[in-house]
Amino acid sequence: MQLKKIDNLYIQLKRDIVHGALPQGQALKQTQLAMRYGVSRIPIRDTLQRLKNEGWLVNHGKSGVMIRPLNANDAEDLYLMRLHIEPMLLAHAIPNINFETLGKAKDILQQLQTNEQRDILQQGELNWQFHRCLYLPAQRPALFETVAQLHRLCGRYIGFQEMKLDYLPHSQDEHKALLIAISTQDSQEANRVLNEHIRIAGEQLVNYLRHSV
Amino acid sequence: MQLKKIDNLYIQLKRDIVHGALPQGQALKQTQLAMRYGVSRIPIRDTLQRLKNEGWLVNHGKSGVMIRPLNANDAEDLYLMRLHIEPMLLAHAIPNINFETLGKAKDILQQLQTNEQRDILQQGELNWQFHRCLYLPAQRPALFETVAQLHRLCGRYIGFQEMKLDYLPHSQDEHKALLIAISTQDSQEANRVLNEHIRIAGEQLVNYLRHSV
DNA sequence: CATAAATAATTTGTATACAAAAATAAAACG
DNA sequence: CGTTTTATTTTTGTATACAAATTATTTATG
Repeated sequence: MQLKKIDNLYIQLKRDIVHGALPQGQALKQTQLAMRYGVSRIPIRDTLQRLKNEGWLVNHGKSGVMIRPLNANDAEDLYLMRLHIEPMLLAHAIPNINFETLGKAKDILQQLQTNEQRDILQQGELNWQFHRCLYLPAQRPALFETVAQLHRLCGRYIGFQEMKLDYLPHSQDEHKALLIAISTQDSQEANRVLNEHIRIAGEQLVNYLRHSV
Repeated sequence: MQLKKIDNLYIQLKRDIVHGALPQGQALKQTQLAMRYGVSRIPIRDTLQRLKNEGWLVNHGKSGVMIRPLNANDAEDLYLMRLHIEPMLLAHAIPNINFETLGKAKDILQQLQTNEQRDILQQGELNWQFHRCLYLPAQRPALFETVAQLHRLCGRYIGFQEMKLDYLPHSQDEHKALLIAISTQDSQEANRVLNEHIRIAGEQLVNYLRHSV
């Protein structure tokens, strides 16, 4: 068994949040969710706590949680932090990236390329897998975990990132450029590309949120 | 009721971790903890998950958790990230800091000053309250929450920060300098002081961890 | 004797039931 | 009427009991 039951619950809940299948701005009822997903309240509570800790839910009243409202400021901050932290992590990683890692990254890139009609959440997951695979060799658990958390938070905005602006091809180009820079051990160029990659994605998202939400 | 029951459990557990009262390097047993704190396993599980999400615990085996081992690399990364992120947050905050906020900060400073014999964890908590009080006016939830998380993680090292090097007076001087810079709306100076404050604390901690653990 | 397979023990995960707390509705009072 | 108090309902928090999974131990096998 690769994926535990509770992980499925977690994924389903996230999916339903992204798809807008759950009420916004009001407290989520444990009993209601328990019925919806066919489990008891205990695993629901576990999952809610997890999603709260990951920033997808926020407190509502004294002891309830609700779906975190999206806003441009938060998005801006998330990308600003990524801009400051991820290059550090990549810099640590580059000297340790071998051909296996590069190959793995290429495989993920290909999956992103070919399966464009995939579920939006899975697309986001693949994108993270790509970055994650390049960051892991850094062997900096604390840095890595914070970056992972920032990606999880950004994942909340995944529905917007791709929706209008045909962002994916552009993003893919940057991914490729990044791999080339890394494979030639050109730290400076890799850093530049990653910076642009994050900056552009952030700008586009924030811009969209400011003007239309 | 200001503090919920589960928060007490959380505090107690953290305290016992800092004080070395719980076994390191092996899985913590839910039943054992439940007996120790006189509750059932349910709230224990909640607290363990919370502490895991906050980085104080890590996975052990397939479904257990253990106390996260301390190491210099992690500490270095934590302070490195604080160094990059906190100044941004403070910069946002400064224009919004009024006399009430300054007064509150001074009160906390005083508490830190007078009660030097306080419990080490409470000392750490006061230190965070000081920073927190200056960061809140920024009204940047995403930035703030990440900074809060980094402080929580740093809190794991609190037992070391003060133990040997008589760090507290130095830290207090920097706190005062920071308040002065803020009250004169000197953003640049505030930024400089905060930078030093974090850098020095980080360097001393990392240095200590590298040489003696 | 080392390794693998099977079994037994422990430990975690989840359902149900009940207690505590919070949110809502109703009643009292100005 | 609007506001505060009290009562009712709903919802969450926790204990207990049991199922599922993991870990430890034993037994079998080369």
